[in-house]
Formats: sequence, C-alpha cells, structure tokens
Amino acid sequence: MFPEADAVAPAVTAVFTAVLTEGPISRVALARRLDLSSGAVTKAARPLIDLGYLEELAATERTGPGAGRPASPLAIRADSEFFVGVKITADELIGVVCDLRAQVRVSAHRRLPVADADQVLTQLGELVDDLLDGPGDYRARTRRLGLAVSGDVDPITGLVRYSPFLRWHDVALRERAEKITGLAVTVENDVKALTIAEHWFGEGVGAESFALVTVGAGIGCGLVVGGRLVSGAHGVAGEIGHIGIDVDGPDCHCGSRGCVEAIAGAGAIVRQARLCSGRPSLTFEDAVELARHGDVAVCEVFARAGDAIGAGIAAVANLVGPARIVVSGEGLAAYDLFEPHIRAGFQRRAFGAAADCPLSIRPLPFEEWARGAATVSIKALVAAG
Amino acid sequence: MFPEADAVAPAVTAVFTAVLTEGPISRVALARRLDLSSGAVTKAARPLIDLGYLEELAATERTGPGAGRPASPLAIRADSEFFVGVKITADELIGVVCDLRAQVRVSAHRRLPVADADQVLTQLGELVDDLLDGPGDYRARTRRLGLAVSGDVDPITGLVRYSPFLRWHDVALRERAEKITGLAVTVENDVKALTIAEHWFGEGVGAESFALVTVGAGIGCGLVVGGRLVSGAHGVAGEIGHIGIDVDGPDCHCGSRGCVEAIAGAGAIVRQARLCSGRPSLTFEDAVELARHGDVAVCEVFARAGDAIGAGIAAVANLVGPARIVVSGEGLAAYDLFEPHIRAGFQRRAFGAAADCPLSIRPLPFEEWARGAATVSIKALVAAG
DNA sequence: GCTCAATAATTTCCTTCGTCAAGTATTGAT
DNA sequence: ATCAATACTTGACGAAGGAAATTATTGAGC
Repeated sequence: MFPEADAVAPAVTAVFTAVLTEGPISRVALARRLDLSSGAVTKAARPLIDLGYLEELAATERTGPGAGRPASPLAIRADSEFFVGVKITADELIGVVCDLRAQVRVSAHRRLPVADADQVLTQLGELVDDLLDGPGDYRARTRRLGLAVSGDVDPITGLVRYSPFLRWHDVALRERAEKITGLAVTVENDVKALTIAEHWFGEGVGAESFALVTVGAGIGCGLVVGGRLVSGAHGVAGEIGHIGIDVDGPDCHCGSRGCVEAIAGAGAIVRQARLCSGRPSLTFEDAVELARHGDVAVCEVFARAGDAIGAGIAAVANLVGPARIVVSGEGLAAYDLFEPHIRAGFQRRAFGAAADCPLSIRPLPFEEWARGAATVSIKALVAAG
Repeated sequence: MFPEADAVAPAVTAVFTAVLTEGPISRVALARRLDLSSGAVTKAARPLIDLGYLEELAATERTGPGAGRPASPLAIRADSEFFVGVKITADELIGVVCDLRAQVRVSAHRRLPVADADQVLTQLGELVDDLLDGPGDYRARTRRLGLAVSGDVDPITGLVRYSPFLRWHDVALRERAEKITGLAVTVENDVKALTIAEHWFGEGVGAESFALVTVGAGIGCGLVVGGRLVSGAHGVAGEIGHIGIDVDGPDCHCGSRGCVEAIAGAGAIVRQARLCSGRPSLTFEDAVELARHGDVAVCEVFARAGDAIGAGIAAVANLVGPARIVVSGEGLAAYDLFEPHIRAGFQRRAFGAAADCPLSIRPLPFEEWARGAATVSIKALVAAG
C-alpha cells in the first residue's frame, strides 16, 4: 500500500477496511467496533490521512443529554485513487473504472472474436487504455487492475489454472497483464470477486457470514464465513448449482442428476420451455415472453426453477447459517418471474431459525461483474499489496 | 489457565494447541508450523513446561546428510491434569475422566428417570463424585468439567436456551453445575463438542476445514471452516439432516419433505422396514438382522438411507469443501450396512475435485460423546479460561 | 581425535504495537 | 462562567515477537 511496504500494521488495515465498509465513522466508534483503544485508532488513522485515503469530516451536531465534543468522523476520500476492473468472459471484456468507494466512474466493453489468451491480453491492454485515457483522465491516479475470470484461479500467484468457458489451462494472467498494462494486477474468480464486492460495499456489509448466489447460465455461490471467503480445501466451494435436490430429476452435465443447475440453469429452462411449448428454436427471452403472457406450462417451468434455487439456498442456510443471503441473477431482470418461488422454496425447507435469514433477490447488471473485479484490487490496496 | 490469569499470549495458546494436536514436535518445527521465530517458541513453551503441561522428550536420532543437534521434542504431559466430560441425554448421563491427551481413564453412567433439570443436576453431582473418588483418585488433579447437551446452547454464558429432547428452556447449566460440583464448567452443544474432539484429537487433526457428520436418531453435522467452528448467524448451522434431496420424498417432522433425516434417520429406517417386512413392532435391531440375512426389501431401505446420507455429505463437500469428512454413526456398528451406499451416493454427486475429499465412515461408541464433552473443557484450559 | 558443516535451542537486544492515563478540545446545560 | 460529557491526542510504558549472535550437539571426513 505504502511505497515500498509490503505488509502493514493490522490496526491500519482494520481501520481502513472499517471506514471503507462502514462509511464515515468517528474514531471512538471505530475503537469500539474494532476492540482497540481510541489512541490506537488515532495512530492508525494518521498515515491513512497523510496518504490522502481518509479525510476528516466536519464535526457533526450531537444529540442526547449532556452533549460533549462532537465527533469528527473519518471518511474515505473516494477520488484519492482509482481502480480498473475487468471481467473476462468467452466473448466479451467488460471493464470499469471505480473510485475508492467502488463507485463506477467509466465503463466500456469489447467483443472478443476468440477467447485465445494472447488475443484476450491484447484486447485487455487496449480496453484499459481506453478506460484510463478517456474522459476523466484517470491514468495518473490509477495503479491497480483487478481481473475476474470464471473457473479455478489462484489469487496468490495470479495463475488461471483452468477455466472451462475460456478453455484456458495454466495461464499466468497476472504476470502477462502486468506486463501489458503496467498496472499492479490482482486476479480472482468471478463469483468470489462479486462476493467480496457485496460483502464490502453491498448488502453484506457488517455481516460476519454472508452468501451470494448467482443465477444465470450456471448457478454459483460465494460464501463468507467468519469474515473470510471460503475457498474449499480441494479448490471447490460454493457449488450450490450441483447440489442434488431431486433423486429423479433431470440429468446434469456434471454427471449427476437432479442438480439445481439442471433444473434452474438458463439452459435447463430453455430446454424445458421448448419441450412444453413445442417450439424447438425458442430462446430464453421467448420463454420469458411466454410466461409473462400467462403460458401456464412455461410459468410452471419458472416455478420449478425458482423452487430449485430456493432449495439450494435453504441448503446453504441450514448448513452454514449466513447472516444474510443475496440472490442475484445476471443479464436481464427476467428473474422476477420466479422470485416468489425462490422465497417459497426457501421458506419451506429452511430449518428452524434458518428461515429468519434475510433474502435479497434482485437482478444483476452485467457491469457488476467488472465492479467486483475492481473491488479485489481495492482489497489488494487495503491489504497493503 | 494460569492462576489469576484470564487471557494469555496468543503464542502460548498456539504452542499449547499445536503440541496437543500434533503430538511431540520440536520447537523449530513448531516455529515453522505456527509462523513464529524459534525464539518466540522457546519463550512461549517455557511457562507451559514450568506449569507441568509440557515436557521435553529425549533427543531423537537424526537422519539425512550433515546431521546436526538433535531435536528435543515437546510433548504433552498427559497426566498433568484431568478433565471430566458428561453427555446429558434425556434418559442417561454418560461420564468420563480424560487426561490432557483426551484419553479416557474412567467412565460411568447413570440412568435418568426424568430429565427434569433439578434431577439431572443432582445426578450429575453424584456421577462426578463417583468418577473422581473412584479408582485412580483423580479428584486432586481435576479442576474442569465439560457438559455436552443437544440443542441450542450458549457456550459463553453456559446457558441451555432450548433443548427439545430434554425439554429444557433457559437452564443456567454452567452456573448450577459449578455450584454442585465445585469444578469450572464449560457447556457446549453435543455435536459441536464431538466436532472439536475430532478436530483436535481425531481424524480432523491439522485440517483447516473439516466436517463431522453424526448418524443416529437425528442426522447432524459439525463444521470447522478456517480453523473455527461454524455456529451460524441465527444459531442454526450443520443441519445436514434437513437438506432436501428428494422433492417427492417422505414428509419430515420439520415440516418439509424429502429431508435426509426423513429417509436415513433411525426412525425413518424403522418405519420403512416395518412397512416392507409387514412386522409393525419391528425394531431397528430387527431391521439390521433382516438385512444381514439378505432380506432384499430391507437391504433396499438401508441402501436408500445410505444414498441419502451420501447426498447430504456431497452437499457439504460442494458448498464448503472441507479437507476431510468423518461420518460417525452412534450406537451399534449397524451402519456398516449402508457404508458402501454412502460412498457411492457421495461420489455420484460430488462436483469435480470435491470428490477427492477423503471420507471416513465408522461407528461411534456412545462414550465418545462424553469424551467430546471432556475435550471442550481441555479447550477451555488451553484458551486460558 | 579433530575439525567442520549442519541443525536445534537459547539469549540478548531491539522494534513495534497497542494500552493506559493524563491532558486538550469542544459542546450544551445550568 | 462553570461544569459535565464526550471526542480526540499525546507520551510513557509494557508485552510480544523478530533478528542475529551464541551455545549445544550431532555425523562426516580427514
């Protein structure tokens, strides 16, 4: 974080993170929150203020009896530094520039003719240049780039071990992206990146445990337990899409059957809608159209899909008991069709107090994936990379 | 831990825990393991040796080229202190005295006519007296008692919030047990206690994440993620028994249907075996008998149950990816009947590398529950209670 | 047997971090 | 104006752990 410093006092990181996620907050409140003395907070905050990451807000008016000296809350200086985030998919690069509060300032995207690593890296370089040299002139105040890729990614080494969608094997993404862009690069799995973003800047703020479920072509899940992202000892975690909820359910491409994804994945929905509508070339959008116009059979497809997602979420709630769960469907807002079924399926299967777990269900603008990527580079700054 | 000390340097706790779980180990190896300097280990170990908890073993012969000074590994002095553990069930108290290595030295049990809290506490006092004043004369070297209770328990306050089997509501178990026994009492949920025991002294040793699945009347699961026991934000976690794996499955007492427990719980197995054998008063043991003598229908009941357990375990592996999973059936060793089906059901549903997760399946002597209770009091000592 | 390289453990010194307690700043109420 | 209440700062202190020199103990090579 600081020039030439690789690690930084834990209190400094803790203060930075807390101000970042818990908005303007006084030193005394921070001390309580972080279980530190107020003196320690003062000391930890100083270098952050000196470096321009934090600022002191004007004193707030106090309430209550007695009164006392008003707090001068610490706040993030959002424009102290900017971060590029890029989500890499098989046919597109989506890029954003975010400020330190993870607010998107500029966005851009590029279609990819092929997902070949060389091509992607060239296009990535151009996309980053477009973003940084375009309006706003962020170049001078940007040092970091976060990349989000689906598949098996090692954030430590920046290596993409295997990405089925991109057909990548052992691509040294960080190294190559750093060479091309000149920025400090952080690489992370896309769902994990989105989970971190939601945990730091979204609805997961303050939650000690938290789950994010993504519904789209695949169905994924990012998990935060004990304040830390769960990674899985064998590299597998959050595979909510491949939990079996119906022993007699349809075959899944994973080799099992009755998986959530085999019932509620976009592909599964299209397949079922084609069957019951008799239109073999029907698309997902067509299915949505039909359902919205009251096609009973297609509505039933969405209902079953929603129920399956609810079942998967209930499994998460019953097993790890997160403080809250966010369900976010990518692409268009079509998922409002099965939202009530997700809730019903969840409620029916949640055990005891697990049913109290608040559920947020909302569409996910595609740009969010890129914002997630930017967030991991913010996290890298805070951790003092 | 130390007289009049409530908290203790983290390094001391870390060294104590590592020696406890990772057997005799040299200071240098500890330093590597704990990411400390060797000097820090020397300092942290000294008070533990002075207090008699650790001892230095004779130097071991060294191998390899060059050689060097032989290590003098640190080892636990197992008989430096003893711990009572009692598992409280609705009709029985099972108690043990363990040494510091969690080896059972004495055990005893008492039938309970009623599970009324007053009665239980009286009986508990007598049981502890029997254990400590019987052969071995452990009284003088025993200061701690661990209690394991099923249901919703607060280990911080020692309060049993709600225990369905015992029909207890808000019983101040720690306070009352301390008054009766004169020992420092730790209260914990039974499955969690067993999970800690397995994580510290059993097959979970060294695992950063770990799951213990208990199969009996109910089907439960203790989860360790990031080295810490998962508790669930709303007090619910590890409810593997109420994951739904069959949308058309049998009704479960929890209100949902197709739960693992509704297919593989002891009650469910008896119910199904009665149906297909036509013997309305058949017991669990009878069902085992029939299956072992080749009754095809009853074998099928066990096969389905095993498959359901496998499905639950696969859900755990897919979601949190523990480094290993132990499945332990309580009571008699009848569960060998469906062991292969558990493995098959798991393998079929585990996604990708999750299938690599090693599975141990073995019967669970009932005394193990009490040993788990003793383990939480050992943990309390180490944490410096 | 002597020397040397290798490894283990200890010791000493020093830095860092954070607490504690005293002191300063700023407000509303009386 | 004074006082109580609250926020923040400061500086002395202590505890914890790192770095590196020192001591301890072995086997290998001569």
